[in-house]
Amino acid sequence: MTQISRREQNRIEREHRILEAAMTVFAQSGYSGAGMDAIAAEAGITKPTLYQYFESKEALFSAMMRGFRNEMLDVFQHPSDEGMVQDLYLFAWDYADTVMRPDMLALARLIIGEVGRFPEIGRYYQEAGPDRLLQGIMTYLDSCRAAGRLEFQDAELAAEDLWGLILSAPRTHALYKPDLVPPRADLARFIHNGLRVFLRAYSTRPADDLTQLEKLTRLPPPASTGDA
Amino acid sequence: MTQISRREQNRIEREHRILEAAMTVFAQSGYSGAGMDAIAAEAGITKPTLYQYFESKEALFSAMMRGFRNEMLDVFQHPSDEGMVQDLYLFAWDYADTVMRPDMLALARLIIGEVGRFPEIGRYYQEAGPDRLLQGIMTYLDSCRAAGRLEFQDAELAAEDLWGLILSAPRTHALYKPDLVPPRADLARFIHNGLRVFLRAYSTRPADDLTQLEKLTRLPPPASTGDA
DNA sequence: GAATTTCTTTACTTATGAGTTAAGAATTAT
DNA sequence: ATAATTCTTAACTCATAAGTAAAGAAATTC
Repeated sequence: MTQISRREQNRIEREHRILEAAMTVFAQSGYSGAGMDAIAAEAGITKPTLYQYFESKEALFSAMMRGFRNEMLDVFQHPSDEGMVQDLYLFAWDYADTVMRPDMLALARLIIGEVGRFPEIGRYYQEAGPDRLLQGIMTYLDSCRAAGRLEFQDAELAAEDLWGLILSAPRTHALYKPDLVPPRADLARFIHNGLRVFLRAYSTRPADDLTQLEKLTRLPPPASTGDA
Repeated sequence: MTQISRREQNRIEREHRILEAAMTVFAQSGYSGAGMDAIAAEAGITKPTLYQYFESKEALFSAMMRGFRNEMLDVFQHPSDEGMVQDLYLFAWDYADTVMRPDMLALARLIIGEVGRFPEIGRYYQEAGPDRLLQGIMTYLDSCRAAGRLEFQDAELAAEDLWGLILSAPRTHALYKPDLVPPRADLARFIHNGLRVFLRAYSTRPADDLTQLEKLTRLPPPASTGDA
């Protein structure tokens, strides 16, 4: 009954190991800088075995990129019962914890660095990650507007504002400083401020919302959703 | 009296040509992907001549990076007589026109992509570009606060908000899509919206300022400050 | 204007990395 | 257990790219 032979099982496991190794090495050295030997060594195999799995360096690179499909998927879509401010607050932390993960930053750096040579990967990543997330935020903000809790003309701009206020600064810094992992307290500073500004600009009852936000920011930040 | 011989003159010109060529090729292919032959060819010389000017690939790369010292320098520092809203509006366009220039984006992509291997270049660039600019914005915003025109606790956060609201979105998109130069109308959309949100959140007289901003945004955008 | 110096080039050396071939180890089926 | 098959490896080929040495062109000095 073992339709899945031990061999096949090993093959699959090894493929995962290869893709992880490829991620590590490509992120460290870039596409041209990464050697197939180095990737094989990182995966604990040798080069010809690697070619058994992927016919070329480019194929491996593409497969790896496509493998990293949106972990940052539907962070949130629908309003909860806890109210908008808490939704936004938890969302902000969730998003921050994902986007600021070292491996996510390394992936972003790699894509940005190689996008000149692999334009389709830039597009793919944009659509699978940021664009989908933006859609989620837009949907949520729209529902808040429908409920009379927010006021805006253009949902896309509002969503971009939210992201720009909360994460643009720490992420930009992090992209330029790979050695420096920003402490959680720094993130809190940007998240609290960003939400404050967003609510001041967009809320239909800013005073109430800001009071509630104050309460939330006095508590310790929510636990990180965990690493990959 | 020609202390500067023709030779020296040529040398200097050629060094410029080499650095420009290096920028072009490095930006296109990354550090590892760029060949010294390709750079030499781009500069209209051959490889050994190149080594007369720079002792190694790494030296050339570093020199080039250091050569691109902040063109985005003191975009603005002091309040003008035209009033805060116009200052901010002109500043936003000035900054956008600089930051969204294809060569600036290519440079940013290159640095982000190579920062894992050249951390000091990431730091240098951050300090020479973004950090200095942020200081300029902070100084200006502080003066507005002193004049009673803006209200905030933390000048750094306010400055980051301004940048995040205006340029985070178009720049992030542009970083991932090198083939797509964002049209000026798109920039206008983000700039107008960003300033609107910023003023709503930070101005001491939001109604007045938003009216004035409306007037400005009805005019055609200011002429681009020109290419490098 | 001829000699010296400096700069530029053609032609090399060496190393590293992508991709392959043939031999050896492990696994499945009888 | 043994034969057949499949997977893995050590050793190789070929191309490209970093860096160099010696020959040739150009400019400066006497």
